[in-house]
Amino acid sequence: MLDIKFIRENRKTVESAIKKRHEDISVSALIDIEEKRLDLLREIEVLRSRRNTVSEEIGRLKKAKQDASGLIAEMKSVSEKIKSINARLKDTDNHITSIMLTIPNIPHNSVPVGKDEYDNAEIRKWGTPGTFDFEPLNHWDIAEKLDIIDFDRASKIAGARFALMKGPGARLERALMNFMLDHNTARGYREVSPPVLVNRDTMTGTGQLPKFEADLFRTVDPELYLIPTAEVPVTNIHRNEILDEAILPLYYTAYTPCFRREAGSYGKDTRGLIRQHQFNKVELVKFVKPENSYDELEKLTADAEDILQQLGLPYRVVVLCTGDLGFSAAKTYDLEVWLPGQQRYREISSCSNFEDFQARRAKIRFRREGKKGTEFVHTLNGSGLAIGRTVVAILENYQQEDGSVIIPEALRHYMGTEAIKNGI
RNA sequence: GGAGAGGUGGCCGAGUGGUUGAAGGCAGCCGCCUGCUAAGCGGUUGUCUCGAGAAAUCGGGACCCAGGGUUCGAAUCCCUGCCUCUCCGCCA
Repeated sequence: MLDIKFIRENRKTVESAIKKRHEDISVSALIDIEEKRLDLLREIEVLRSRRNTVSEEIGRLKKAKQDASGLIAEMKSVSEKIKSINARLKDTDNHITSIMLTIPNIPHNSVPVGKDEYDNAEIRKWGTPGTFDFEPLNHWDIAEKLDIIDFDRASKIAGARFALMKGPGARLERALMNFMLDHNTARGYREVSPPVLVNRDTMTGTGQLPKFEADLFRTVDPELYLIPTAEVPVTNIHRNEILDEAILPLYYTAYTPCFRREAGSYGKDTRGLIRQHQFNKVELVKFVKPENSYDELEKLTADAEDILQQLGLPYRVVVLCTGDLGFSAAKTYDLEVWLPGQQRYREISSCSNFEDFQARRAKIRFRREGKKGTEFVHTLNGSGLAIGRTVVAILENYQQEDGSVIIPEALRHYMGTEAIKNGI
């Protein structure tokens, strides 16, 4: 959420930001409603002030056994007036909030202006896509031959876009999860294991609601949401808190399963592990002081990149353009890993600075030493990494002509083996 | 799932419907005092918001889990929800 004061004072900036994102929201209409709200607020506060003084006076009179019926009658009408203005004020408030919650974050200056993913800009590349003496297979073909992923049975159990990991496939996910968590904790992130079902306030805090309800799985009784990423519960750890300056920056890492409806992506990546309703992910989350957040974004991205480097997986870093940028983000780097089976780079991590957008929604503040008042922290997060897609990348990049898959050096200790051969 | 208890400031804890933003204590901060430390004494310490001001600050409003209601007036009474705790049942 943006600051309504900021919107009033920087109407042009906000309007152009909305335009760059190809959204259509009337800022002037919002400002008009805000003016109306302030009028009502001033009006009601005068009346409340009057009520407070007179009610006190009534108390004094009653204590002295004197007549207060005149004042009581007057206050009766004042109270009614307050009640009716309050109702209008509440409506106006709700109206403003409902608009505010749908206004996206303002892209950072360094974010390229563009329409869609084709306008994203490549920042750097690491590694070279390997060459094969044979036709490299898709990961689902590799997995089928090795009998380590069973999509047919998964769809019997749950439906399309689910996977059943078997034997070394299941082990590979577990190895990656441990490898990533160890990697991240060694870099100063505190490991947490949060709830994966969360309430509405939590989903609103990070920006999934109210706009993206259709992307989420929801339970009926009680009404809870399945998290689409650990960003949601982990960022909300500090919702409605005022943090001491001294504990910042705070780094967290969490492994969780993630759940996405994938509404609107029918026909996309229907085969394989790339796009699932349920997938595993290790996430990185930071709470930092505003002046450091862009340095922290570079560091967070580097932390995620290091995982790919240790796994020896070629990748590139792209900065998302304004049209592809997520609703809550001010700037995002995507890490895209090379997939020989598709002969292209595919997203495996997304690292974003939300500035104070989520912090304002979730009321996550901090107090500076020796200074009065509070400020919003800046929040960041990134995948470190999406485990399912890492499995895909390993299978495809490390596949051998005989159908086996070599396990990257860094993972062998966790995997307990150097290669996945048929069934073992 | 059944029965009961409770949710007050950074923490503990009081609070007959009428100077209660909230006693008291602890912790914190600022002074004073003490050779140092401890103790002691005095003062001070929440958040959000509207208005005035260049600012320090000043004035108003709101906030005692959340949302409604009763009342001239609610932390205090009523309703709903959420959460915590105890006992029974069930259960990984």
